[in-house]
Amino acid sequence: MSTATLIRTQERTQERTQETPASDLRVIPIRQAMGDAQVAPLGTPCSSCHLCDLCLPCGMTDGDVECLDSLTFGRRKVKAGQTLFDEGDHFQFMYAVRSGTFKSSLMLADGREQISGFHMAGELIGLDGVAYGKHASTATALEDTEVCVIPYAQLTRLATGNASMQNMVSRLMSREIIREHSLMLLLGSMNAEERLAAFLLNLSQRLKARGYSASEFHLRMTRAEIGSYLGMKLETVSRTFSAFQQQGLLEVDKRHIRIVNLDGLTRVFEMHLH
Amino acid sequence: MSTATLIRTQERTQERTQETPASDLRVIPIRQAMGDAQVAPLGTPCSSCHLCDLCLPCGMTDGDVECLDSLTFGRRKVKAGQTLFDEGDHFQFMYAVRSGTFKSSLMLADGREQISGFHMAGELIGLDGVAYGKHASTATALEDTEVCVIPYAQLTRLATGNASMQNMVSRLMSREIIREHSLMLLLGSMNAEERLAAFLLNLSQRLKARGYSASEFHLRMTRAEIGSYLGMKLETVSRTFSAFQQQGLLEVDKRHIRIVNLDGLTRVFEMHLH
DNA sequence: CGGGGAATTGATTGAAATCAAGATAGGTGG
DNA sequence: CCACCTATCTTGATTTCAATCAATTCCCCG
Repeated sequence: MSTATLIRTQERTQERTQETPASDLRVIPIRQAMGDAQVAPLGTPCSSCHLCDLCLPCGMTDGDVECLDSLTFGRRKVKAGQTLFDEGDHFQFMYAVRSGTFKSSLMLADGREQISGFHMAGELIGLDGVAYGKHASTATALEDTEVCVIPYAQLTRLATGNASMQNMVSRLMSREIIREHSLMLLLGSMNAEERLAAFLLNLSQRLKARGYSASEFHLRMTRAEIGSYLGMKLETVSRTFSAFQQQGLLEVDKRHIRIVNLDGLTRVFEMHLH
Repeated sequence: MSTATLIRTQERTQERTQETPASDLRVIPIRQAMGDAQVAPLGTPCSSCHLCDLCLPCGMTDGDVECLDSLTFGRRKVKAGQTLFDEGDHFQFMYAVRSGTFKSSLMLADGREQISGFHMAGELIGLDGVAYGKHASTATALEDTEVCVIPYAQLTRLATGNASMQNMVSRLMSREIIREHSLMLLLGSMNAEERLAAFLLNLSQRLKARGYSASEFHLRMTRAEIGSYLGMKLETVSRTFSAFQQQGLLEVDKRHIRIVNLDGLTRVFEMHLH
């Protein structure tokens, strides 16, 4: 995203037909990627997917889930380091993570990267493309991954005339807004320890919801990526991990994390009321 | 928003029926507020509103705008310092700013406030309430204001069976996501001068789109509020204003701002490639 | 076995926060 | 109408937290 885009963004939300400058675009038709051998044409229906409760169907009635089953989702595997879509790509699909982890990121003209989220199984990505028909961020696989490919137009067609389905996407996006609120709060008003504690507690709870241990897990991202997400440098991330270990809150061995004192970690918020 | 909510937010997006803890809620039925004398029951239809091109109907066909006219929007005046809605309030309405300026803010348990946006005529607020049926932020008037009160349920009903209307709210929300992306980029990877420059350039463009001068304007918010929005302290905001003035980029007299060197201000981004 | 990315740790610097003191202006009440 | 009061803003002095620069160490992978 160029600096021009940055300062213009709020404005663009109110303009009728502003086109993104051509220089911002790297339109790589996803249909092309879809043609690859890596795409399985038919997937498991949502109703029989083990991620059902965490994913798109979350909060839907059984009838609506059946309705959702009428869509034929493709599958796509993305290898570690590869992108699922790039900033500026034509928006056509939403994606539900089936396995593995993604990061979404924005790029400043000078190369500075801001990671805006990490996404694990059952989470949906690509919703920021709805506004202008182009993806506003880049999604990169942190490990080998597989996603469900959800054609947005089909989803919209399905929702026409179905009031309960209709608001599903709206609710999903509203949740994304709220998620970003939290990150803004973190970036705008927390110190390094609070940021890392918030990050770890959030990760812990999401893993728990997926049936993994809440207290012991393996990070899929580098210190630099954590730092980018939390608005700090990789050395500071590393130092803060060490500090938590010395305080007896964590045991850290590279990317393997064990939360020793959950209450203590939670209390990091209340401790620093600066 | 409590710290618990903060770290749980991303999780909640995937849970089926988690209730916000009662302690987080301050449910003040808006219907009650609506009953006040300050609410005009019938307003101008969108099609004949001078904000038409900036507001809700932006990007809609004439037919859809007519369709929108079938809704009866109320009006509500909010005096400076009063809130339009509070975090935790039951979500029932979206609001379109008709005149004046609002801030939206989140609160940390210890009282730290993070302002997530400033909203002027034609901009829509309240979309973060769609996700959980409760407003996730507080909207406070910075001066005497007037808003259109848009019943969300009516809007949804209107959109049922109307494919082009249906995605309007989705697009609006996606835009909000993108807007927040920009702010995250700012908070996560810019220094004080870049932040203030981005803020002023953004304000300038939004004012220009509303027919006001892009180079000379009056700030509606305090230094502390600008600081909260940009993730810095009020003294730093003040010092950065002074620095820009010394650099010949701005003329600053309290809240009256004149942009002397627009290119220079834009170049603040490229100058500091640290 | 060697190369290279990733992580840790130390030393130093630097940008913004904090603490503190005035200046200015807008509003209120005597 | 004036004096006072409180908000807000500016500026200076100092501190502090995180960035930067730098040097190893540790694995992981070919």
